[in-house]
Amino acid sequence: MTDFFSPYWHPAVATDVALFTLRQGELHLLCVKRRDDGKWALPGGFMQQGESLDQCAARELKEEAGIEVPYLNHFANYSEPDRDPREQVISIAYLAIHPSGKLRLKADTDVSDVNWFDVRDLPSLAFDHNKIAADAQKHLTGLMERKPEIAFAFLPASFTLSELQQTFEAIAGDKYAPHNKRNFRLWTERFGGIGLVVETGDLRTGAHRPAKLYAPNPKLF
Amino acid sequence: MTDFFSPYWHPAVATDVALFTLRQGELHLLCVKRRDDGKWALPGGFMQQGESLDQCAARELKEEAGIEVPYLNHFANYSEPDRDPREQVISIAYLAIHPSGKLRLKADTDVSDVNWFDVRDLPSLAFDHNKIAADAQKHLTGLMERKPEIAFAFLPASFTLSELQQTFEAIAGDKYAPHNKRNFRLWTERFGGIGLVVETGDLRTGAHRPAKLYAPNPKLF
DNA sequence: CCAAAAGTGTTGATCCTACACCCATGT
DNA sequence: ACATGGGTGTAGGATCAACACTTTTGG
Repeated sequence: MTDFFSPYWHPAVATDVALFTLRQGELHLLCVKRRDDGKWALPGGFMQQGESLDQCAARELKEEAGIEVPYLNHFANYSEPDRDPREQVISIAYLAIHPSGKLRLKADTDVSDVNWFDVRDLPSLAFDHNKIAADAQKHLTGLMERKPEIAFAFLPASFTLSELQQTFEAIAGDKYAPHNKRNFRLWTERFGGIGLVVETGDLRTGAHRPAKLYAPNPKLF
Repeated sequence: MTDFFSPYWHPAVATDVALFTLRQGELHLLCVKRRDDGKWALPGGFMQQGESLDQCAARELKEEAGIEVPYLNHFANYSEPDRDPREQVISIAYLAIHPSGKLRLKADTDVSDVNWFDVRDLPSLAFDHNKIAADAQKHLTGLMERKPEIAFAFLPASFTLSELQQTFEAIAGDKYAPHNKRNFRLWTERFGGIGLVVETGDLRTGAHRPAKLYAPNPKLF
């Protein structure tokens, strides 16, 4: 289909993805190194004809980092006319979550490197990507309090309650910490009147009492 | 600035605005009648070079309906390739609130009519605008529970507590209704540890005991 | 005096915070 | 036996739903 009728200006449209994961209990963000100018940036790229924005974001993540994620959702737009000095580019920003820091790095044609960075120590990113990353983290924190189920996206299919609690603490901060452990467990039991998690029946062993393994409560979905 | 470097496809980008107000205690949505095809639609239109998306949404609202609003924020994107049969158009959807149904109708070149519709009885709208409107209403309900301050955008500068409560009931449904009045008032007092509203000192008279007038608590902003 | 809407007191249930305590395993 | 993390009981305070009640105006 061609732009047969359009007397209107068409801007460039790109998706940018803030992909978070936990590594050693700390929140990390995925960045790619642009072959263009050698700068670190959020993964992402220009939209192609015939795809939706969601598809574009998923495609770019796959191309630039060889990665597919269980959570990928739009959270904000960035459209200031001068945010890209070359021409006006609308950035559709996505928040994504990956369960483990293990990813097979894959550099495609536009990208010479891929890496995780601790969110408290990000490099200087291209364009307004530092702001996008900060907004994404703030959005993630709010989402965590509103829809705690997304915590599961950070974890494997089964996990201990301590791991779940550490996930909440790493992202939503001390909200879930003060005299907890007891209270966190009570909260998961009461959650939604139905329980946030269910026991799998399996145990994880270690140099201490074995821990019960849990999975997301399927009745929540 | 011209698109000197862009080997990329550029889609058409438009903003669409779901503007809500209360009339006789019921939630209403603003629609415009397109001169093009005679269909009702959400107000909105194509982005112009040099403006941001926020500016575009505000401009279209002003042009098509002669209206400026206290609340106007992005809430979702719509980008399915076939949502507009003419060419692929990305719609950036905004949620807006206007305090009273009194607006000076203004038909510009693209629009032959403007009107409020009860949200429970919307006409068939152009493109996917019925879905956008439904999503906007759902978003509004959630926002109301998360950030009750936005209720003020539906009201004039001062109001009675009953009016405030009716606003919540119209939008968030029975959540604020069951045996309330007493409980609603207690909730506003406790809100944020500081109170949702402050007394203005004025009264509103009627065929009953006069009601105290209130204003948004300025300490909340 | 009565209709109508404004506005208040209070109780019992529920939820949450905080702290103290016990349990099962590997070394 | 002891270090380590897993896992529970419960008292006291805060919060909230529910119901019954009093107050002030206009007509």
